[in-house]
Amino acid sequence: MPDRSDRSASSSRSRASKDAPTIYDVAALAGVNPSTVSRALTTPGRISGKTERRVRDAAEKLNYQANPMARALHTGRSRMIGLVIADFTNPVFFEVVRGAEKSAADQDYVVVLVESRESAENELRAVRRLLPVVDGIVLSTSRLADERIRELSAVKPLVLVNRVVDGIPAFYADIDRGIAEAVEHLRDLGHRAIVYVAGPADSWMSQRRATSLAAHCAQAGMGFSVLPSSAPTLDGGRAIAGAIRTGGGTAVVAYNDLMAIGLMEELIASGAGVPGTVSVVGFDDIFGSDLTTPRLTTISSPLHDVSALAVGGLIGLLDKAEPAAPSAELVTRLVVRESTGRGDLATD
Amino acid sequence: MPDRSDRSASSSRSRASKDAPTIYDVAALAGVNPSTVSRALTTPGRISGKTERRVRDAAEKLNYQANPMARALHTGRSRMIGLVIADFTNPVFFEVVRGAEKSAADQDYVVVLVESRESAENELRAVRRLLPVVDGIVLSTSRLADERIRELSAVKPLVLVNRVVDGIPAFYADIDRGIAEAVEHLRDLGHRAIVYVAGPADSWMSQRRATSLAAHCAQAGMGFSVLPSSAPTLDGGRAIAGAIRTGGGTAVVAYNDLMAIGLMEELIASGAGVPGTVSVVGFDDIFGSDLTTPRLTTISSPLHDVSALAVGGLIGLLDKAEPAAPSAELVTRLVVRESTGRGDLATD
DNA sequence: CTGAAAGCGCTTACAG
DNA sequence: CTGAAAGCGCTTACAG
Repeated sequence: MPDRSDRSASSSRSRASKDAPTIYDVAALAGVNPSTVSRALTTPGRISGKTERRVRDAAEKLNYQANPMARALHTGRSRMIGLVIADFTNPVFFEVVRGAEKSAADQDYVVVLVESRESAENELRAVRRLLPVVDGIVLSTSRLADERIRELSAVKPLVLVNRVVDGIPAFYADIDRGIAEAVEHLRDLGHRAIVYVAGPADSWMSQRRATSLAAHCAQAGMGFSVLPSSAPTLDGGRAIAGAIRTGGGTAVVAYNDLMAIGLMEELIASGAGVPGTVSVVGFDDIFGSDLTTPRLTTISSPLHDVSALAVGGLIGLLDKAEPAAPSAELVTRLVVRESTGRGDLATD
Repeated sequence: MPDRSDRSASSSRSRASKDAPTIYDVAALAGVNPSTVSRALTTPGRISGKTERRVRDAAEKLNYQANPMARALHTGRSRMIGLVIADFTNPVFFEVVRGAEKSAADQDYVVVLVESRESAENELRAVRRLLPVVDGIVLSTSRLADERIRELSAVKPLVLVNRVVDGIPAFYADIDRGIAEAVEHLRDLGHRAIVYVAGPADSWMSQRRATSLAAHCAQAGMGFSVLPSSAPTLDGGRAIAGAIRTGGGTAVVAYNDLMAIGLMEELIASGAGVPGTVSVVGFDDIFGSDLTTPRLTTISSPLHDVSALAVGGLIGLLDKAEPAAPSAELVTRLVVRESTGRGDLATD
């Protein structure tokens, strides 16, 4: 056994903190071999109760904490996972982040959070920066091409939230339920057609919503059209108001709440009542969507649970190499508030 | 030199990813010693240009990336810093996070973000979880007791944002400028007194704002009083509306924008006009404070820069052991919008 | 059940 | 300028 007694003195590298106790210090105090300390602390039960107690006492006395870097070097696992979201300022991600943090903390993982600012290029850069340091990655509403995502998932385990790529574990709530309710709601109010204000062209979730909406409109005998937008933000919503007015649409479903809110604002500013002239439905039920005037009708998503499941799935992949379970029962629901109203009166 | 050729085959631990190339692989390909690879890649210039090129080529060919854990084990530095904020959903933190990320990324650090949810207990737990893995900590608007913060800063370098503790580097914008402008603005509108709706009792920043406000009111010959609140949130703001009305205040400054917005909402709902009956001023100019009805008058803070400076200061402490520079020139400013109006008409 | 040794992938004095 | 060796703090076969 190397002589460790002068460790701190001989350490010439600048340690910002006072040298933390190591497993050797604990071993010395407990009068056992370092390997016994390691075993006592990591695989209790494989060691005699007496020894284990002695080691634990010593560790506690020294306030010992295993050095995660050293552990990681050996095990190849850092117990950190990367979470990539599109935009910090979009409240839709609050629950994604919280669900992930909760699930990770429960299993003693740390999550490293980064945002892509809705850019595939930023996203790729962020993932590359994270990759060496984390055990796995959660991509939420990724803007990356399928192929790129597959490449990344070859490097480290990776799971998807609100995105589907063949062969990659994906987690998302079933949107059909909420969309069916929204279409029914709008039809019952007398609307004859729905216009969908799309999200980013490379957004799988936006496509998915369009497809589902189209199908439900067809089934309900309603017209359906799609309007592309400039950005999935308040401004993107505002910018589309003109097109809605000239198009004469009476009911619009926006890709997300932020767009819906921006759209309402601009519609009202330009003299079109909401829901008097046009009804607006959002997506996600973000923090604050019940504070607008009028309060926003929207399709809510259990993002907290979706995200927690995704992290759980990823950790399962990591720890037990068990296949990630699908996000089974999670569904979206329509939350009716004040931004939707009669469509048969509005048209004339 | 140990035989590394069978490394991947002999590795029985489960590596989620295909074994990444190591410095030994690069050394073999370049025909040099591993230590030379290390030097070529980390301290260019100390090696002959020819050798360096050979090593770089080999590294590139193998797509080699240094294992940060191994590096960290030796250097004692993970190049990660922890950032603790109070609440993800409070837009005031967007800029804190972005400023920190930017500054960290520029210097090749990764930031690990956690929230305390406005609880000192959570905050302490979060910091403890982070401590072993990061090189230093940034505490934003910390709820921790001074003493606790000092304890933590003894373990790893730590800097503060929007909080001051003796002996710890602190970063914040000068609030006097913005407060002076707000007081002047309100006085010019004919108000005779200001009531301050305080933030959390253990918030240094809330105290600081109260003190400054009191001083400026005194100087302007205006009355001043403080109303404690239940929480620095929309709900906390709503809850205080009753007290404002019964107290007959005509001008209130809230600890933050969220409270100001909640307060406005409740005031209006209860029939008191804003700014007709009471004028409301917020703090921070958060994302969305110009979307309320009426649009919020508020004291803006250059949080992005404050936070970037804080991270820069922390990294300076880490890398160059240089003292963290103070957040010199950063000041707050009043942003006048629609939530403030005549006070001399309102009172009667 | 526990000790002694080897090894995880780097970096850094120490020689030459 | 570069090689050979030791060491960072753990964990895990391998013996006994």
